[in-house]
Amino acid sequence: MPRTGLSPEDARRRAVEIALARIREHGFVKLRLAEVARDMGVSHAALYAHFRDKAALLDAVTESWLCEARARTASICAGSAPAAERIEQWFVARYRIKSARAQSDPEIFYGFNEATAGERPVIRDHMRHLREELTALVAEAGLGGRDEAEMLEEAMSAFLHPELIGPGPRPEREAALRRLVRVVLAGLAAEPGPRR
Amino acid sequence: MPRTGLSPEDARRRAVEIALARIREHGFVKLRLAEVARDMGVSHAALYAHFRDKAALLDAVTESWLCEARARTASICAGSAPAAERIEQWFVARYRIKSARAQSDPEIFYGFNEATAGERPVIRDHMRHLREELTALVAEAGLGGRDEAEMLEEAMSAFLHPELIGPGPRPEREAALRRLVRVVLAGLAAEPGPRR
DNA sequence: CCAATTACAAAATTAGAAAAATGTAATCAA
DNA sequence: TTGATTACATTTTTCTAATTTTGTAATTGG
Repeated sequence: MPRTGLSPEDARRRAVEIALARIREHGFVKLRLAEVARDMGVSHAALYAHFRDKAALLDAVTESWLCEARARTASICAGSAPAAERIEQWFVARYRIKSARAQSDPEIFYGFNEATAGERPVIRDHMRHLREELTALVAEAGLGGRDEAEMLEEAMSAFLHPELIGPGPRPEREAALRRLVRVVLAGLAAEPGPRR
Repeated sequence: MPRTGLSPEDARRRAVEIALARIREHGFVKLRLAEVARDMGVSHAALYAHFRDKAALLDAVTESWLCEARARTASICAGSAPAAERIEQWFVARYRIKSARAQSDPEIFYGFNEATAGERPVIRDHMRHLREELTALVAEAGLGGRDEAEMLEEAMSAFLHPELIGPGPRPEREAALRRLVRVVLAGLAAEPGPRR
């Protein structure tokens, strides 16, 4: 049978592209493998050569989606500003990315957080990655370790949790977020007891 | 037609009782006015003499549900401990009530927060009430006013928002909550600038 | 070999009729 | 007068059959 002429990697990439475009237009739940396949010019069964199942394709979409976010927070971690300042920037970056997406691609953003909620490994890995970045920043700031990073993350839930974030970015929210980060950091610095 | 012999107030109370019991057993979404009416020994249409519509009955259930919570936080506000300590107690009390209910009556707890989410006046009033209590406590502690109370409330979302709270109460969560409250209060105290 | 295909089984979704529940009106009796 | 009734219109939910979609197997051709 006629090959597509695409390498396996390119075929995967193309499928993810097409899926993402379709999700943007028609929403997450209405994605049909047959449509993705048609747009690629193959039969729907051909997709199963590249993805174990539909969930695997969706995971690949998710991954591409998370990739940009990862790049942005990573560049902040690698910055040269004082650690406390980078923590603030780090949260602001996350807020901007997520709220902007909640605004521009609500279908994808909320779809995600319902359909693929928490328990998917791709998401868990991403969350673990974020936690590690924050833990490093907190340690660099001399304000603690894993526990303190977790506390900070929890304190910022109202600004970052998908249920609570709302479309944006909105300057007032961003200002409130910055203030809360500074307050929590100041509070941590003022805590009695040893610091690693 | 034969009267029930109940005063309007008693009839309302009884309807709320029965509705609450049925919701406990079969969940929020499956509540049927006809069943409530049958348990009261009247026709379903009779309920409309006491409640504008089904939503109004549900609101009355909600109100009875919120009543105990209100009493508990109020008694803490009226306490004699230092304001900062009462703020901690106040949040712990809210955590205990909500998490216990998420544990014991998940049907009601989550049903609520899906079915009647946010926009019902009963809920909004309750939230406003809580905000006022917290604002007063924050002011008493000399840590600010409305804005600072809102910041504190947002900081505690991870422990109190229905999406995030989870069943409980769990001692580790309670400890983390206490620590975060103290950290935020310390951070507020350390903030530069005037305080009302 | 291996990325495709077709054909098909199993699972999930949709559609639309049937049933049930909500809400209203006219009326009744304590 | 008012809290109730019955009867009925409207809206919502439920159920089931038809259809679509997903996933598998056997097969093919570059």
